[in-house]
Amino acid sequence: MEQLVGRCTLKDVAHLAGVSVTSASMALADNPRVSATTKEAVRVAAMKLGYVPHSAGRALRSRRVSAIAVVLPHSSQHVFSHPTLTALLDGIVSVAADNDLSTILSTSRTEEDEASAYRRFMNGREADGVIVASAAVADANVIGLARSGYPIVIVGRAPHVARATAVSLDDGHGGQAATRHLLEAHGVRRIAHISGPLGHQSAQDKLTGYRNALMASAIAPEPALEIEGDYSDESGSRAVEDLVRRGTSFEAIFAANDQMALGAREALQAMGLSVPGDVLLVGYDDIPLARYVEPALTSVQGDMAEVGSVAALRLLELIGGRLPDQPVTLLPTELVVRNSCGCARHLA
Amino acid sequence: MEQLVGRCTLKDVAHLAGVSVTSASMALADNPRVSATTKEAVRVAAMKLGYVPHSAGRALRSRRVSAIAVVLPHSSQHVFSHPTLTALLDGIVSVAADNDLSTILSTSRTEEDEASAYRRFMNGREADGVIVASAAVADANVIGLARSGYPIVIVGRAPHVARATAVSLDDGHGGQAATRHLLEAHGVRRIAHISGPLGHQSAQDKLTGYRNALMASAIAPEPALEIEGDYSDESGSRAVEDLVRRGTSFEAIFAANDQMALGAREALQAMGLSVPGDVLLVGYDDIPLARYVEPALTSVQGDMAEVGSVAALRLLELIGGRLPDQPVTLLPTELVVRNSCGCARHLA
DNA sequence: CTGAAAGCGCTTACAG
DNA sequence: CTGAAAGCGCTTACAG
Repeated sequence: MEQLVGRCTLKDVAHLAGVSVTSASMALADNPRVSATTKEAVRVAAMKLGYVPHSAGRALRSRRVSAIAVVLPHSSQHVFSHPTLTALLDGIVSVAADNDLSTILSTSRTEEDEASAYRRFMNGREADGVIVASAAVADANVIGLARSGYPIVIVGRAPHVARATAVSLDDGHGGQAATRHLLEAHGVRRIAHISGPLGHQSAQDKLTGYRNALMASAIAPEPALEIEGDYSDESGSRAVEDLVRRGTSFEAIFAANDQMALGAREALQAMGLSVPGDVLLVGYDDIPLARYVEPALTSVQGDMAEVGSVAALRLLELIGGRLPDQPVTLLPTELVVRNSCGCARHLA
Repeated sequence: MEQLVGRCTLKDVAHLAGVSVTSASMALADNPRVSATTKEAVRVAAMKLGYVPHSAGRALRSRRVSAIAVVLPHSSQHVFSHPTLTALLDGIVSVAADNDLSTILSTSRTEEDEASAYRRFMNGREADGVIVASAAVADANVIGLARSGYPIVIVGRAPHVARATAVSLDDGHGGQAATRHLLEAHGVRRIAHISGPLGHQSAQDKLTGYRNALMASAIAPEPALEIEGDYSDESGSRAVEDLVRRGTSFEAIFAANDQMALGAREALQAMGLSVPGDVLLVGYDDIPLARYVEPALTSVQGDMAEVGSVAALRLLELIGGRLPDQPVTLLPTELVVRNSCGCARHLA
């Protein structure tokens, strides 16, 4: 079987199969109007020539480019820790590939860059739809896009965008589980929360979960115990320093991601406070690092690859003109208990 | 300034500007034959209508899609640890964006999947060129692609592919520096090396660097001290267990990536051996985890984002029909000294 | 069941 | 300096 590589168009295939270009096209599309004999002849010819349809030719006529775009956070430092991001991409790309779609990656440094990327995807028809993994709560680009009718799926909850299709971990539940564990398994009452940037819904949701858990234990949330970070380890350290400087007492910390938890731990150690001896600590994301540090970090885990897969599937529905019957999907999170929350003390 | 969004073609722009489609096209391309007045009129019209050229229309005629593809390792578990991978992508995507190119992401589970992805990119003209970050030494796909004349840049050294353009960290140098540090700063002589899968050039290069450093100190490399791993932490653990079971004595370990180094450390600790008390340890990649573990891991660091940028720039040259005057680029690595190699003992 | 023709939106020779 | 025409490779009404 010779595999001729190089330029070869549908015309060549049709010629070799002895049929018209129309029939060749329809045969390859498995159109029922074409006879089985013709289909077979065309398939053989295409195989012989190593025919691959020219994507631009197809796209121009059929108004479908067979590509989806993924827009990632501006800096890719915040919002997603890197392992989370690669897992998400993994999920998206594998579903896309299974459906013969290309995945276009876009990261923008500024909001204007992002706006121009969106225009290329949508108005320039570079992608049939877009998955946005960078949405701040009030991102004008995203809101405009959603309004235009262009297929878009948001990774993260997006209650502010009307009728948006969104896929997210259930961060409200995750935040609540982390806090409840500290309350119930370890009996502490003064739990500080280092939140993510509150312009992001995920940060809001974890904070709400934290507060709900406190209130379920009849503890009033206390503003002095809530500090806003930016998901960086430095901001975790700063949060601890602030708490101590202001004289706010606390027995435990729940941080909205593992990086800030590790930053907090460093600051505590620098002050001579041990984890979990003096302060209990729980993080979020369950990055690989979590199980390697000493003490191993208790954290909230979720399947980001699954988030990516589901987001891609929803986008396919939208592109196909179907409105997902479940516009918002929340995937479960699970608390992974290790030593930093104090559980080892009980076991030992 | 009204921003009409939605369908709008060059014809609309030309009509609004009161010129022909030809002039409109050439005006937007800043072609010198067009008068300044016309250019201005067309630009204003395009702005008013929010015109974005239709990518397929342009691609079909100009035989350029303005997109590059990135092919990542099959599993994305091995070969690259995740932080390395995201840094690489970051470098590629930012250069691509600066040059108005889209980046298409492709990860394949099998070699056949990968072959079909290559055919789509090349024969289906989905991308103007490809960056391959998954190349095993004898990858038939890559060799075929390179031969076809299709623009391709390999991330990693590729001495087996004739006239290949390649960008890589200087892993030979990195392996040598790691080993030399153990020899010279710590005076050990029996250093084990846990290599990466030797089907990969990077693994070969680190091994060669290791051997060269030994020989420079008049120590003959010893096969019993060289164990092949697969870049996973389990394989690092297994390597240590093998060494001990076979009764091979060693004072230090140089692992070809940090994950294997951490796996090795776990196995050592399980045997009651301490790092760096009983065995010195050096890793490779300098993943974020390295500075957090206890003892902090000495490792070899390189700028993978820079590797990505340079790879993208080289690909642009190839796409433009220019042969890079420097087909192979090796970027420097640097040893980051922390505690696992024993340096803290000296300082303390 | 099949084929000739039109046309997706653009760029690029070809005339003026 | 400008415009009418051709054509990139494909799919999809339109005839038969």
